[in-house]
Amino acid sequence: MGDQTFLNNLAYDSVIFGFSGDSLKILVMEYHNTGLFALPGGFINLEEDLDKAVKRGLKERTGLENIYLEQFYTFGNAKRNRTGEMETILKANHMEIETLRWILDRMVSVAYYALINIEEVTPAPDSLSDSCTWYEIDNLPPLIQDHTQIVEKALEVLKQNLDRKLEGVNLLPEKFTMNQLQKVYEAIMGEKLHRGAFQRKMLSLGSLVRHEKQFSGAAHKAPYLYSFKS
Amino acid sequence: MGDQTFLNNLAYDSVIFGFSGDSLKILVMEYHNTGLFALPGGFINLEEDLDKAVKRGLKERTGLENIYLEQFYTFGNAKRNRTGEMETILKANHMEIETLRWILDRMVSVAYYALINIEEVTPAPDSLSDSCTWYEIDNLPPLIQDHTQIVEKALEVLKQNLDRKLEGVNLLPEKFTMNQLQKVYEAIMGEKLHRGAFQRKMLSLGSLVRHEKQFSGAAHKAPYLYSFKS
DNA sequence: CCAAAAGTGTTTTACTTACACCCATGC
DNA sequence: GCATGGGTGTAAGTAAAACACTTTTGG
Repeated sequence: MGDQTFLNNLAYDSVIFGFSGDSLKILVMEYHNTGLFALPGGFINLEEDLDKAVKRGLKERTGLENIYLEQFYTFGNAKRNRTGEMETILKANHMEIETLRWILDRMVSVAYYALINIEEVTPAPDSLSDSCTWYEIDNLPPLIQDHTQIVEKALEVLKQNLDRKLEGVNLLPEKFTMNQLQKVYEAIMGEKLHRGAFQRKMLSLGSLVRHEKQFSGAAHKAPYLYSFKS
Repeated sequence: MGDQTFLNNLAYDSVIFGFSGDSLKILVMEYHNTGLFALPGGFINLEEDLDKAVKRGLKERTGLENIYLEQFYTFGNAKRNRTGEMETILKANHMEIETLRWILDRMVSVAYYALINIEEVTPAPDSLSDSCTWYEIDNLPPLIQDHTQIVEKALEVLKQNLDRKLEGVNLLPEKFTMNQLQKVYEAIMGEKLHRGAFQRKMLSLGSLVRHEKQFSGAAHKAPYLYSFKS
């Protein structure tokens, strides 16, 4: 490898969740002239903490710092990235395969999911990609390698973790209504929840602060705004 | 690296849980002439699935196949194995450091926990170690690097997963009494449980099969034996 | 018969779910 | 006033916890 600047055989992939218009979405990148879609990922510098590498990558793609991040699984099948797709991508971008041969090597990938407020983000593709776009979670394009499995696992773990620590609030602006929070939960869990029960359960956790009401201009009672008690 | 036979910068560590005498234990290795203790770990062959590598290592240390295994976290701090301890171990074993320099490189470690029936195991140390022994979970020797944190995280995840899939049964023989199962739960959760409630909860899951009674020779009613419905 | 531990029925409690009512707001 | 959605009180239903009674076994 010679003057390799990254750890060999190790990568990370990120499932970046956002929420808007009543549905859960993730960021997906499309590579130039290939019709191939993938999760945003990257590599770890030789002396860089794994967590730091992921944060660095997310900063580049979303512009955000201090993102809510959870590591959820490490994918290590020997052939998981031996699908020929990465070679296609390099060729389509006229990259010299010789100098980038290491990128075709076997990769073990540590997967993270991120929860962000979709309003604060302007997605930025990397040099190999011509777009980095939001896709609804149940309307994804086919993804390369094992990335579809990675998304499935991310969603599974997210569901399990939802209640602990009120993770859902990270998908919303700092102040939000109870209804918005409920919509987030419904999008993630994939089922309708009972309004009264939901409100009581959230408030009983004692982690929400109530603020002044929000006058929406709509023809009904104005809802309270809440924020998450850190 | 030249003719390296393992993936660079990547390792695994395993927290192998066993249960006997009312307490939860894990396997800890002690290195020759150093007084240094560590979790059993290993490396991944170039074309080997990550899961397979871990199973291979466990087979060597316990003699068992088809072990219950869960991957729970990947530890990737840049300096996590830069503590000088591994160098001490190599020196004490009169290893030529030059040919094993790669073992001192930065290592990202994927951590797994295993649940096994302690009766079926005869622990086997590797060539650098002079013992591989059971230690009670709350009476561990100091461990090298970040291995203490790894154990803590393993226990934390194990607690969370206990109820799902009745993981606890993997620590017992194929047939066991309800009392034994309760003791396992108590050891893991670190608290006494109510006998009646425990029995009902376990049976209500519908995953246990009741067999003939076990006559222990003790001066009380004989308990039923149960096994786990696969 | 007694002590010890197992199995199970009953009661109590807490929690979740469902329903309903009232409130605020714009038309 | 009325339709719409928000907040909360009440009741029904369900699940967990505590308690206690009975059973079985060896001494």
